[in-house]
Amino acid sequence: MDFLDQLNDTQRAAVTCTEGPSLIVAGAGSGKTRVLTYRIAYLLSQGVPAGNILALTFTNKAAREMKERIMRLVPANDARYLWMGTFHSICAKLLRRDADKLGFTRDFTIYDTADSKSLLKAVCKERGLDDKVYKPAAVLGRISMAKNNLISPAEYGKNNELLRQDREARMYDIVAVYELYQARLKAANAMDFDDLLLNMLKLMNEHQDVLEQLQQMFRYVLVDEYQDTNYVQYLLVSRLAEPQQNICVVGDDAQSIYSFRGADIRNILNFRRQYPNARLFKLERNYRSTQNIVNAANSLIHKNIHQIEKTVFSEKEEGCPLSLHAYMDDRAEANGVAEQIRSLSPSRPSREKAQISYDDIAVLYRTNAQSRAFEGELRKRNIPYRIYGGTSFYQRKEIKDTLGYFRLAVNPRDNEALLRIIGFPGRGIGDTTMKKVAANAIEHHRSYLEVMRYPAETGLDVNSATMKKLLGFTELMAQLHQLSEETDAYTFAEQTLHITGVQSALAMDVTAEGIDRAQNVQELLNAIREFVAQRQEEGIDYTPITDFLGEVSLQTDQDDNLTDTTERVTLMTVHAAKGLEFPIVFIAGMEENLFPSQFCVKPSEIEEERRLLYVAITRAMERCYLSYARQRFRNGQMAFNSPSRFLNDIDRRYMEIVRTATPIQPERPRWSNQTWGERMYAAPTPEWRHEEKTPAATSATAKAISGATNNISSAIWKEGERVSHRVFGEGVVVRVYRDEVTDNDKIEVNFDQSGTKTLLLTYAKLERI
DNA sequence: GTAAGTCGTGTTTTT
DNA sequence: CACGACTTAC
Repeated sequence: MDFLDQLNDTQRAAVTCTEGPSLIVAGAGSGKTRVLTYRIAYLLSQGVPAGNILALTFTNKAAREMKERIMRLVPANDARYLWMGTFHSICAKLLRRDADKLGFTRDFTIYDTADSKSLLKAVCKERGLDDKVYKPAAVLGRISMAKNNLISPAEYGKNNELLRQDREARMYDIVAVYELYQARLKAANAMDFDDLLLNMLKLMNEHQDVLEQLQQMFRYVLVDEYQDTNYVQYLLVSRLAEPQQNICVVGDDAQSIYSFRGADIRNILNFRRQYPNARLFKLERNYRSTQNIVNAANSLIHKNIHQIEKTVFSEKEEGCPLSLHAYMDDRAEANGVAEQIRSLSPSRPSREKAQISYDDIAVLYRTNAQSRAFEGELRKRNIPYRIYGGTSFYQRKEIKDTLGYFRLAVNPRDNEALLRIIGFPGRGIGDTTMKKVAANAIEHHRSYLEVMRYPAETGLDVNSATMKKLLGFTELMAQLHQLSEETDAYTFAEQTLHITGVQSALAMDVTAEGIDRAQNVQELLNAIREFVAQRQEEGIDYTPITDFLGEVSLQTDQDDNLTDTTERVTLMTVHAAKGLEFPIVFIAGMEENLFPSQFCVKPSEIEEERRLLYVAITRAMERCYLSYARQRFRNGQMAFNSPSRFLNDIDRRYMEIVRTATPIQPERPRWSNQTWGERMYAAPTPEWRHEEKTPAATSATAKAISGATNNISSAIWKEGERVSHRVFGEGVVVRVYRDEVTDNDKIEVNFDQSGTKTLLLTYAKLERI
C-alpha cells in the first residue's frame, strides 16, 4: 500500500497489525487520527468489507472528518458503508431496527437534556418532592451516573455509598424518582442519551440472536478516545469484540477530561489486563508542536500522579516559549488578546507574520460564559470570529418548538414535545388544562395526546370551550401524523410550519429577534432539504421526517457551515478544542476558581483540570499565550481570584512573563506594593484550605466588601499563603490557602462601612495531591 | 388564559 | 447577569 509510506515505523506497525486486540497509546499530536484512518483504509484495501468495520468516535465531527480522510485514501465506494459515528448515534441506529424487542417503536424519541430535566421535574412534583432540594440537573446527574455504571433502580436502592451521598444532599427518594423516570420514558416511547447505550446493551444481553448477528457483522471494532469511555461503553465494546477479539482502542490517559459524564480512565489503564495478548503501540513523537510547547505541557502533566509512563517529544524547532500575561480584569484581557490577534493578523502583513490567517488562531477558555468579552472586543476591531458551543442552533427556542411538532407527529406519545408546543402558537390551552390532562394521563396510563383526544375515556373535566380547543389540537396532530407517514421530510416540514401556524406566528413578529427567529426556522427547512438531497445522492429515494429527527437529536455541533469560507478566529471551550490544532492558541482565564473550576475540591478533580490545561496547551503548534485577570465580572458581581496554581506547574524555562499593555490604574492601587510578576504566582500549591461564609450582607455591603479587597489582598502575599474571596448571595466566601497552619490562625476581612470582622480559621486538610 | 413585570437564585465541561 | 418562578393586571 503506497499510503503506508506516509507513516513512521511505530505508526505503520499499529496500522498493519490488524488481527487481535491492540492498544494504541497516542500522545498529544502524535498522529492518532492518522493511525486510525490509515488502519481503516488498510483494512479496506485488504478486502475487508466496509460493513464489517465499526469505528466509534467521541464526536460527530471526528467521525465525519475521519470518513472524509479515509475516502481520500481508498475509492469512496469502498468506504461508504463503514459503521462510523459516536457511540450514541450508532446505538440509536441499531436500536431503531430492533426497538420492538425492547417495547419501543422504531420511531422512539431521543430526549435531550432539557427534555429529561423537564420530565424529572414533573416526576418529582408527582411524588411531592421539593424541587429546591431535588434540583432537576442534580437528580439527572445522579441518575445518569447510575446508568453509566449499569446500576438499576433496585441496585441503587441497595448501594449504601450512593444512598449516603444522596442523604448528604438531602435527597432521600432518588430511587423512586429514578424508577418513575424510567417508566415515564418508556411510556413516552422515548430514550435519554444514557438509555441509548444502556438499551443497546440490554438488547444484546437479552437477545442472543441480535448479539450474534452484530458480532458477526462487526468483525473489526475500533474505538477512538478510549480514555473517555464509560463503563457501559466498555461493556458494549467488549461484548461486540468477544468472539473475534479484533479490537483496537486508541487513546491518551493524559487527555482524559470527561469523568464528569462518567468516563472511566480505568478502561484504558486496564486494557492489557483484559486482553493479555494485546499488542501495545506507543506513539510518543509529537508532530504538531514546537519543543517548547511540548516541554511546557510535559512539565505540567508530570505533576499528576496517575498516568501511563510515556515520553512525548518533539523534533520540530525549539520555538517560542509560552507567554503569560496578567490583566486588570476580564475586559482588559479580552482587549489584550484582541490586540495581539490584530497585530498578528493578515490585514497587517509584517515581514515574518504575513502567512498567518485568522483560521490559524484560537481563543480557548474554561467556560462558555467567558466568550462574551472576546466577542465584543473582536467585533470592535472587525476581526471575524466563530464561536463553537453555547446554545447551538438546535437548542434555540424556535427550532425546538418546530422540532417539537415534528416529534409529536412522529411519536404521539412524546409528552415533552407536547408540553413544548402546546403554548406556541397560542391556542388557548394553558396551565390549568394541562395540569388536568397530566393528572388523567398518569392515572389512566395514557399519553397526554390520548387524554386530549378522548377526554371522555378518562373523564377529563374541562368546559366545552376548552374541549373544543383540545379537539382542534388533536385533529391537527392527527393530520400531521398522517402527513409524516405519507410525505418526505421536506414536504412534511414545510406543510407543518404552515398548518400549525408556526410560520405565520413567527412572521408577525417584526422585531429584530423575531426576524432572526423566522430566519432560523427557514434555515432548519434548508437543512432538511439538504438532508433529503444528500440521502438521494446515497441512493435513498424516500426520506421520511423520522430519519431526520433521528439524526438531529444527536447533532450538537453546529459547525456544518461549510459554505462559509471566511477566515475566522475560533472561540471555544477547551473541551470543544480536543482533537483540534491551531498554530496560535490563546488560553484565557488562568485563575483559581475558574481554571481549575470552583467546583473542584478532590485531588482527582484537580488532576482532571490539569489534564484539561494539558489538552489546551497541546492544541498549539507554534505559539501559546496564557493569560489571567485579577478581577473578573462573574454572575453580575466582581470576583477576585489569584492566578491559577497550574501556572506554577509549568516549568519556567518554557514560559516567559510578559508585561501587560494595560497600565495598572493609579486610582485603584489594588496591588500597589507588589509587582505582579514573580511573586504573583509564586505561591506554592496549597495543602490546607479554609472556607467560611460571612454573615448576611446587603448588596450595599457587598460592594463595600469588594472595596475591602485591598485589605485582604495585602495579607495574601505572605510566603505560602493565598486568599481568594467571592461575593456569594448575602455574604462573602473567603478562601484561604496555606502551607503551614497553627491552631489559632486568623484572617481579617475588612468591610469598608461596617468595620472589620476577624475570622478564626479552622482548616480542612486537603488530601495530598 | 395570557402578557408583562418582579423577585430570587444559581451558576462547568457534552453525547 | 440571565433565567425561571411567581405575582399582578388585563
